[in-house]
Amino acid sequence: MFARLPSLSSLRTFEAAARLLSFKSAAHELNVSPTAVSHQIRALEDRLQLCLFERRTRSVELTPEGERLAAAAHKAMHELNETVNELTRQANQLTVGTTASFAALWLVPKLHLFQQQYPGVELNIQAEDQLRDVEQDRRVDMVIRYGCCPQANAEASLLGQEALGLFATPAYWQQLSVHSNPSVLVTSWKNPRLPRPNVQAWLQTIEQMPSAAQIRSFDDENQVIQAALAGQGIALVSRLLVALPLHNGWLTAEPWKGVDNLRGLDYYTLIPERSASRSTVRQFASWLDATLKSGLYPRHETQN
Amino acid sequence: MFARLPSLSSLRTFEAAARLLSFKSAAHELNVSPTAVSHQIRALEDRLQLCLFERRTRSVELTPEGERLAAAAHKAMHELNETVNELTRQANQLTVGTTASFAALWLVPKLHLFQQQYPGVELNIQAEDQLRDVEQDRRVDMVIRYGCCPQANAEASLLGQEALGLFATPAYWQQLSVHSNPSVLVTSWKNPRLPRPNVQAWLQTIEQMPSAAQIRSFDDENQVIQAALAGQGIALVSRLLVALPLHNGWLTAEPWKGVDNLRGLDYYTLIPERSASRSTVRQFASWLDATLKSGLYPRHETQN
DNA sequence: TCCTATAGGTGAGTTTGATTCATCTATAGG
DNA sequence: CCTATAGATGAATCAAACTCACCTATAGGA
Repeated sequence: MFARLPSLSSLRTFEAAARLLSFKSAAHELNVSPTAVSHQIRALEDRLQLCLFERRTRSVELTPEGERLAAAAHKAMHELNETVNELTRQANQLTVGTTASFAALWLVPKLHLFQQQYPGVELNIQAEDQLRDVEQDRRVDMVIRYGCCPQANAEASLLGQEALGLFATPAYWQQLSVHSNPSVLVTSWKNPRLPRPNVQAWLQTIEQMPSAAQIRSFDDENQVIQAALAGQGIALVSRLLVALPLHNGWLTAEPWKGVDNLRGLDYYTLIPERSASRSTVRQFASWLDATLKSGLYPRHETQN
Repeated sequence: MFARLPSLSSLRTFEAAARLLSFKSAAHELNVSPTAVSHQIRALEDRLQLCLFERRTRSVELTPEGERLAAAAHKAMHELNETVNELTRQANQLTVGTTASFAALWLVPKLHLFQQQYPGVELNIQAEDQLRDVEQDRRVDMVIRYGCCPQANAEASLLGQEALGLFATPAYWQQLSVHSNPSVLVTSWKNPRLPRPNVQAWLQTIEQMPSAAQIRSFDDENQVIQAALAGQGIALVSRLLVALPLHNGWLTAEPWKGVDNLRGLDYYTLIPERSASRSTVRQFASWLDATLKSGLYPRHETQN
């Protein structure tokens, strides 16, 4: 189709020489010797059967034909350059949508680990609790969701099932034996279509839990954890989301033996087709998968 | 300036592969092996840190990034191709302006020799007797003029000085001895600013010329020659322009000894700056110079 | 006027990177 | 299940591009 086109590398050389009106400067810009530029332009002229430069002593100037070709070559290179720059810039940007709690309590605190591993990537977190149609909404490259992972959807990839545990301040656990009417702090389900775990039934399987325990609901996990930190009760939340308070000793898990975690819903990613091939998206998704292993029931255990 | 741009040959390969959506077909189009295409595109992807194709079995499809780059690459190549085609097409066309007589009597009959030597050139002759400002009038690439060659003009190049001779039909020369009141057929000067040779004086130097000879003027050389061919008299015209009638024996030079040619004005070319670098222009000019040698006083003799 | 420094041109020799070859993988279709 | 096809891979090969040494022309200073 473009068989008549001369070698594009000679056009690149010509573009530089025409722009700088000097073979020497062009050679410098292209990191080659002036001889190379001379050879290339001579070859281009031979190929086109056209004289592109008037050689004067110690200087060159463009012929009318050279002028036209230079304009075309410059335009072509400029536009290609723009596109390539834009693509590589966008390639290094990654916008992930997720819930406010997951973002605040797990993702943002862990981000430095990802940044360490992939320093080139500019990562943006869009923390909004309203669901986004990731297929349509081009503001996000991928989303991390909590709910029921769709089975027959190539875009959805299960990260693991939430493991809910009981967490309170060390002081609160000690108080329990004294006045035994504790509060269990839970997150209210905003989406009515999602199945809610039977918290009441699970609590009754724990023999150490005082029967007078009351359940109090909060809008999101963050509030639950804040309440627990304030000594208002026992937070029933994902292990994931209390990693920092646990690490700092502000909260501890229940001091009882034989208590299994309450299985919650799935964490999963949705990666739209338009992003699936992007290496930063892949990198982030696999980093997320690997990093989430501790703290969730891993993927294969949930495939019942 | 365009240091970030990947190798343009890889972009050319990518453009073909993206357009044909097949490495094999692209390889065929580019006259290389499919392996070469694979390597090139792999290298391009590595360079851009970007995945451009989704490899499926027995087929490839573009990623969204690939799509954008393909569009940009295609546009760039297309525009370059257009410009190059236009330039080479124009490079092979040559329009020469000259007088009707010179065109009809010398140039056009000789053109096949030029076409033989440079078969690629499309030559147009603009035969108009009104002068053209070759610098302004872009319809002609160069002109051949008759008159006084400007000395201090880089664009003007003297071809030689006209050599006027006396030509008539063989029958007419024979008649001369019988009834000795011949006509001398000359061309009238249209441009009053040009010096006119003193025909009268020159005729008187020819002792064999009957003193009763009358001078008759015609609009142009063509008419003079036609009149001579019709046996109406002795044409005083440039040797150049009677080459064909001489060759065919329709006209012969004066049968007298010791008659020098009458020197006329200059034939010269004007080549505007915009054309000076074009190889077809140079080729034609040098062919013209070489071919005109016979029939004109050559260049060096006129440099008095 | 001569000399020097500069920009570019030339052609042989070398090097780098693109191409090919042989081999492999995956899978669509018979 | 087998075959044929499109592409991937890595080592070997080959050719295009680059460099080197030397040349030309000339502008500008001594």
